[in-house]
Amino acid sequence: MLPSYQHNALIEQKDTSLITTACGTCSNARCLIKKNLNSAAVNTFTKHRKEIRCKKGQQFIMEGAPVTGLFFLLKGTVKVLRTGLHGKEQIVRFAKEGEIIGHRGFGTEESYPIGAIALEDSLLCYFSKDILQEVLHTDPTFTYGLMLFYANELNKSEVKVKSLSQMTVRERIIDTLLYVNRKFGQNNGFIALVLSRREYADYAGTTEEQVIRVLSALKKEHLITTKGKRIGIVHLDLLKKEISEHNFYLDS
Amino acid sequence: MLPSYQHNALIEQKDTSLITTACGTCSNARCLIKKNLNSAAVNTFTKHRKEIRCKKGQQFIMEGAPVTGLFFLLKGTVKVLRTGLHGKEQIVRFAKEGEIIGHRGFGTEESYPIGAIALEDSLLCYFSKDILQEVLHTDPTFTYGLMLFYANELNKSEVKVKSLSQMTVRERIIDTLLYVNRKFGQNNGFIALVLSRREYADYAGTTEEQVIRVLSALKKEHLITTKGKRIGIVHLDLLKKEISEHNFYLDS
DNA sequence: TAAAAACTAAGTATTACTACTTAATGAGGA
DNA sequence: TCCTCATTAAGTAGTAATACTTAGTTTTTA
Repeated sequence: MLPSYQHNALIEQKDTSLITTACGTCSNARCLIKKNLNSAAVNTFTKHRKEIRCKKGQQFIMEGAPVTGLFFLLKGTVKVLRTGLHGKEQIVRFAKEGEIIGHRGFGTEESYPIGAIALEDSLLCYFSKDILQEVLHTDPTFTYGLMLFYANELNKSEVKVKSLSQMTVRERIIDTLLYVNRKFGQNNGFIALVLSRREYADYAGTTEEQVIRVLSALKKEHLITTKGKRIGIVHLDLLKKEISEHNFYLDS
Repeated sequence: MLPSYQHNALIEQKDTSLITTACGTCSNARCLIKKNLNSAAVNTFTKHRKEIRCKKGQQFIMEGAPVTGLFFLLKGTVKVLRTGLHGKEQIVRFAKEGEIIGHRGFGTEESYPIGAIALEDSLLCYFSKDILQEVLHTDPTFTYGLMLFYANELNKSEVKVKSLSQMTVRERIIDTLLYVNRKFGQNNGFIALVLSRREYADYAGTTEEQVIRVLSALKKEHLITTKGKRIGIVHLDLLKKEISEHNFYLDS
């Protein structure tokens, strides 16, 4: 819970495989800041940007720690989670390049309601809450953009509420497979983002054994293939069809 | 799905029990517009406010209908829901005075992802999307306020995701009882908002029978009392204790 | 080659489904 | 205004389906 975790991450700047870029030359077209660079306020505030490197497995937002600012994921993959009863993780979402992380700390919250852990070596842009709030109070277009982002996140979350209360475990696992596949794509015939069975369970709201059992069944039905942790989708159409009745199409 | 439902509601202005008030003299301190009346842009735009009356049971937002604007609940109670598989309702939340309804239509959505039904005769303030967007693009404080509202809604929704995937049915029902009690208070020893067992089930993500069974059990344990539809909470502390491990405190 | 993760299977608990009875509510007519 | 009937909702119980727990073995990964 100590706030020094950010500094720890900041110091480790040895790895040169991740290239540092300023907002002006940043390749990340999906970034909200990049989209609003023509605004004077936004442009000024990018000067206060800090870069944070995270190694695989490193937690850069601690659940319950005071809110200091907002992160933009420049490169890498991150899982966002809440801790439940007996330490059981509820994975809220998986984030990729260009996405905002830590925005749940805004609002009335004093502390981050979520934790964030890098799933691979990642590069983050960081802006302090103070600086951000200044821009949000002066540039309505930027604020409106962030507001729309929240609105979309809210819709996604509520769709997930519905799916958790109305889908079976099998359906939720299929749904999770499709979500990860849609968002992160494939690589050599396998879903590009490699997750453990436990992580699938923590996202789908079930247990590791259930995930294993359902994946075994899907394998027997020749709908997927597996090789160790990696999962390949064979019949995307049939999997989609199985959950189509719930018309649950959640992008990103 | 026809857009004329609003006009139907608008015409029925016979009932005089609900008093019409303009934003300036409005008693609703919790309303976001009321809070921002000192802004010129907000003040001007309140002139475009329309008042809509809804009778008990009337649906004033149809799921899937094109987004036309935003509602502020001036008086009454409303349930917000999503329709799932086989017409099963998922109640997203119960809204009371001062709350915003239909905000889920903002974002990339073209149509309302939710439906809204009045649980009692209600009075709504309505603002068209066009007018609203104009203010949102000019007044950053108002936009920031709405953004914070979304941020809080997002937190609530994600807490609900966690509760659905980690709580038992009994816990979820207790949690729902506490939520409704906290939000709507008591009346003659019973929870002021009277809901059907089905509505409790649709909110808690279970079946009507399970709700009845759990309520019967709670009654036998002398934790609650019931009289017809009405439910009285006897031992608030014990009920709270039972779900305290999940540290699930969701206000409003 | 340890350690971690995947996988299997049996037993248990929980939850949903089906079918039914009983109580409460509301509308129309005397 | 009260009564009756129809309708709606509450409540009960047994069964089937689903999901979780536990305890183990095998495979994969670092």
